[in-house]
Parts: sequence; C-alpha cells; structure tokens
Amino acid sequence: MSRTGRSRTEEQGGDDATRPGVGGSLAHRVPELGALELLLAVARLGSLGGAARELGITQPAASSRIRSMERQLGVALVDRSPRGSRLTDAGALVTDWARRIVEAAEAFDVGAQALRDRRDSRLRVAASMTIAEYLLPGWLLALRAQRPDTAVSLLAGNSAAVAERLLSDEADLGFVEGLTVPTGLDSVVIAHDHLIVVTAPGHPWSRRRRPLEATELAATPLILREKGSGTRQVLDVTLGGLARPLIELSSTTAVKAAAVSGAGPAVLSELAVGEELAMRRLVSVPVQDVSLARDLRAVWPTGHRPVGPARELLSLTRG
Amino acid sequence: MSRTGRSRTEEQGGDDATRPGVGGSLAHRVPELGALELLLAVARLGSLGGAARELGITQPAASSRIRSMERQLGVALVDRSPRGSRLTDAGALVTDWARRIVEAAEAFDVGAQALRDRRDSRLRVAASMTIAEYLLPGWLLALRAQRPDTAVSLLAGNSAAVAERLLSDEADLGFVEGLTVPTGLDSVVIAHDHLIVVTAPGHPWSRRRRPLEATELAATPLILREKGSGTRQVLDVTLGGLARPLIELSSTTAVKAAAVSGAGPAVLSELAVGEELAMRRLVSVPVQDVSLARDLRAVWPTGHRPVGPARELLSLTRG
DNA sequence: TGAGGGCATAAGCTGAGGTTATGAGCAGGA
DNA sequence: TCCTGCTCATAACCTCAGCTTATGCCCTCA
Repeated sequence: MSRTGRSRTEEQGGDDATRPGVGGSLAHRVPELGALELLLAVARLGSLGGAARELGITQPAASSRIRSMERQLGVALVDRSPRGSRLTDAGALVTDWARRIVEAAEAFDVGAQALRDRRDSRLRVAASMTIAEYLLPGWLLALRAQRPDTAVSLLAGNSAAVAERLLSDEADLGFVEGLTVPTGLDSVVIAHDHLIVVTAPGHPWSRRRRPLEATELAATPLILREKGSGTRQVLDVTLGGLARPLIELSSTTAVKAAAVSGAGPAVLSELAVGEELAMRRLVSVPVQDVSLARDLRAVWPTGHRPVGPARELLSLTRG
Repeated sequence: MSRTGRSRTEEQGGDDATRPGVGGSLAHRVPELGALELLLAVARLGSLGGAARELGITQPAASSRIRSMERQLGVALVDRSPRGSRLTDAGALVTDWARRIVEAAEAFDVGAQALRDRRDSRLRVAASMTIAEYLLPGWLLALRAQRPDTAVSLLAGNSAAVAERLLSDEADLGFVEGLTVPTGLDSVVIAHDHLIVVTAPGHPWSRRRRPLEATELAATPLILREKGSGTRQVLDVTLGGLARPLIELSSTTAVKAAAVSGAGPAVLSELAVGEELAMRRLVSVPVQDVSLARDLRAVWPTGHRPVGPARELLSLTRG
C-alpha cells in the first residue's frame, strides 16, 4: 500500500549462489546505517538526547528514528524513562548485531576513502588484492586511530603492479603475497597465510575424519583461481604442478560462490573464508602432509626503508 | 551548505572507546544498504537493468543510484557499455567490502526476525547471550538456506533462564555455555570456546614473547565480567577463585570497549573478540599452564530428543 | 518550588530515490 | 542493409523518510 511497484518482478531471477535470502530486499527489513549508528550511541550514552547531540541531530529526530526502527523490527529496543533510556534485553542483542554492521561499514569507509584520495595523500600504499580486501581496512582503521589526519591512497594489483608502483616512486609501501619477492624490493614477512581446502557443508569431504592426503587432493578436480594467480601458484608448486581444475575462475569471490553453491571443493586463502567458515556456509577439510602456507610481506624499494607514515603503518601490520 | 546543523555539536563527547572515527557520521560517507545490495547485484549479473529487475526497481532508478554512489565515493565503480556493465578494479574492491556489510546485515536480519516472531514460530530457541550474539545468526542463516519457511523465535538469557524455558515447554532447543549442565536437561557438546587474555596493542603484554603464567594472571588486576557470569565463573574456577578485578562490567561489549581503550588486560571469549583481533584493535596474549576452555552445549529436556526443525538446527551446529 | 534534564508530539520543509516516457549506442539475424 | 532487441542515460514528476523548530509533560534534585 505504501511502497508501489515492488510486487511485479519480485521473484524471477535466482540462478546464482550468492543470492540473498528469499523475500523483499534486506534494505527494507534492516534499518539504515544512520539508524544503527544512532542506536549504538543511545546504548553507549544512555540517553536519546545525548545520542542526538553526538550525531549532530536534534532530540526529536533521534526519538522518532529510534521509534520507527522499533516499528520496523517489531521489537522494543529501549526503555525510555524521564531520566534516561536504557536498552531492553532484545535491544542489547540487536545493538550487538548492529555493531557488526557498523564495523563493516567503518572498514568500507576507510577503504573507500583510500581509493579516492589519490593526489594529496601523505601515504601511498600498493597492495595485492587479497591483502587489500581482507587486511588493509583493518590496518587503516588502526592507523587512523593513531594518526587521524594521515590521508592514505590505495592501489590494488598483482605483485608485478605493486613492484612497478614502488620502483617508479608512485607508492611508499607495498604488500604482496606471492612465493617470491619481486626484484629490486626489500621485504619483511608480516604474517603467514594458509591455503585451506573447503567444501559446502553437504559435500562428502566435509564429514571426513581422516585428513586428505596430497595425492587425493591432486587427483580430485577442484574449483581454482586461474593459472598465474598467487593462490594457484602456491597450490601448483606444492602439488608439483598437478592441481586439476574442475573450473577456473578469475576472482576469489567467484571461487567462494561456486564452493558455497556445492559445485565442488575449492582451495582458498583462510583470510578469504573466515566469515564463511564462521557462518557454516563452508567447511574446512583437514589436509595431511602438504603445507599450503605462504608469507604475506611488506615490500619497499631496496635500501629505502619506510619512514614516516609508511613506517607507522608497517609497525601496525606486525603482531 | 546542503546539510544544516551538523557542525555545532560535532566534537564534544569523546570519553568512550567505542566511538566511531573522527569526522561526520558514517552514514554520510557509506552508501545505504539498498545501494550496496544493488552494487552486489550488478556485480553478479553484469547489468544495471538486470540488477534493477532482481531488486524490483526500474532500470533508471538503478542507474541513478549507482551513479550517485559513485559520486559519493568519488570513484568509478562500473564500466557501462551498450552491452552490459562490468566492475572497474576499484569497483571490485569496493564490492568486496560492501559484501561484508551486507553479510552482517543478513545476520542482523535473521536475528531480528527471530526476536520478533514469538507466536507462530515452528522452532523456539533459547540461548545464552554469547551464543545468541555470535553464533546463532550464522546458524539461522544456514537453516534458512535449507528450510526457508521455518519461522524461528529466539529468547536470550542466562543458563537458568534457558533451562526454565525448556522445562516449561516454552522453547524447543536451548544453547548454554556454562561449566555445568542445568538439571533436568540432556545435552551435547557442539563446540569448544576458549577464554583468551587480550590487551590493547600498546600494552606491555602485547609484546610479550614468553607466555603468561597462571600466577601472573592471578596477580594482575583485570577487566572482567561481573561475578556470576559464565565467563567470570570459568576464570575464577581455573585460577582457584583468585581473579582480581580492575573493574567489573556487566556486558561483554563493555569489557571489550574498556580493553580496546587501553584500560588494561581483559579476559574474554575468543568468539567475542574475533573481529577485534582481525582489526588489530586488540591483541591476544598467550597464556601458559591454564586451559581456559569451556564447552558450548545444545540442551533439551531430559528424554525429549529434538525432532523436526530443532533437530535440523542442532545438526547445523556441529562441524 | 522552581530549574533542568529527559522524552513526546505537532507542523512544516527538503531531498533521496522512486516512477513513466523517451532517446541513443551497439549487436545480430532477416 | 536495416530492423529488433538488448544495453544505458536523461528528463520531469511524485512521494515519503527524516530533518527542523516549537512546545508540553514528567521526573529529580537543590
């Protein structure tokens, strides 16, 4: 009655694994980011008006927005009283879930800002896709906490592109994940990444007790990244060039989607599948004998040790 | 010039650890959920019009929304052509970050729906806070993937409350995390949780190489949950009732916030701090000798093995 | 008993995002 | 060669969520 034009083409697609749950789109059932932020502020400050002040809106606006969120969710979130507001039990739970969304949004924000800043940035970073995707936002958030006014720019590409940027002085610090360090660069290992074998929960391998052996892995067609990618490279070397592709896909995301949909077992960085494992969309299959490890490295032009903001960021990446 | 009334009270609070980054609120820099969903659909389908159809909006609406998102972020996200649209490199990165937000929103959605559904639900779950917060949304998503039409209701509380619900037949399946199983209930261990010691990255302990010993831990004032909470209980038992509180707080969230702000070391479930560790807001401190493990259990009234949807959910929780 | 903080309600404005209608670029078959 | 059909873009219009200001009630505390 209020929303027009939504029913017509509602359920007609549906041939893909990454599709959201059935029914109307999420955005109609999940409050907007602004509302979630407001809820977090209310939880923290114990007052609608206080939260409103912090976000730079008026108290009635906050009041109304919280109320409409409660209506939308069908749950009372805060107990109002003449001397403040406290979360209800359900509200506390909702707030914790909301915090996850907001944290993901913060990572998005800091990443997106780095993609944009280009010119006037004091710190120019070049990173491989996997690192840019999964680790860099966290580092940038930490950096922002320490040095709020450091403008960062980010360029994502493969190892060769990272090396090129560094050597042509278009970047101050790089991150790569290959097995080898491009020539002309010094490096330090900042973390270790493991490739793991994953399947959808239904797959026979997901119920294995005995670890897979290398020969089994080599004998089974797998969902893989294309030849030449860092991930594929490690696997090929480890298995002696024997990895058999079931399909080859050109992005980590596509591989994940195929694996989740049950197309077969896939080999992926544990960085890439942390979320999926926690959510049980994928299951990790133990592997014997072969160590599918690779180093993540920070790199810079030989001799030019990072200084200033680059040095600061580097120190954040090691734990 | 467009937004009024934002500058006045902008920076005046600021005594809390959970505060978002400096500057205007996130919601003004991060696209709304609807826009992110649209972007994911475009990435998946390779067409603005196709994505529009899937979301039940018109093609011009999708076109305009993507464009305004590009303006907001200051980055070109998709390459339009007369025969479809593909993500740019930056767009691929942004899309991956966006996916995290949307996934968090899906977890929020399924959780919030469970909080609401109360009456007509076919599966009534009672769970401890930690489990409800961190694990249940994932399980419910998985359940929805298998049985899309199972309406679930959720009640969160401590072990005693879970037991009470089950015994009075107000819940079909429960989840608890204490050291003991409430009387009158059968149980099965579904996972193991470890308490870990964490500090802010600056803290001396964050640079320790030698693991902490139990005596050190017992001798140091810690940020803790209140006496009686499941977490505190485990710690007190493990250390022989010796844990010294620096402060006692009544929610996991508050403890995390205090630890992140550098107030001191805290002891928390690894479930609760996964995100913080990944983001480097907290650092885990290795501990020697003491095993701070506890079991997570599914519970049900003695003799009444779960059947139907409850059985289905139970089977999803074991890996 | 007033002063002050907290929340709610009412009435009005603005803009983001939706709609329909239309046009232009490119591919592939008659 | 020229339609037909897919793509995306532009224009003009409409609606509603969410903001504002102005006001009132409730409670506590000095």
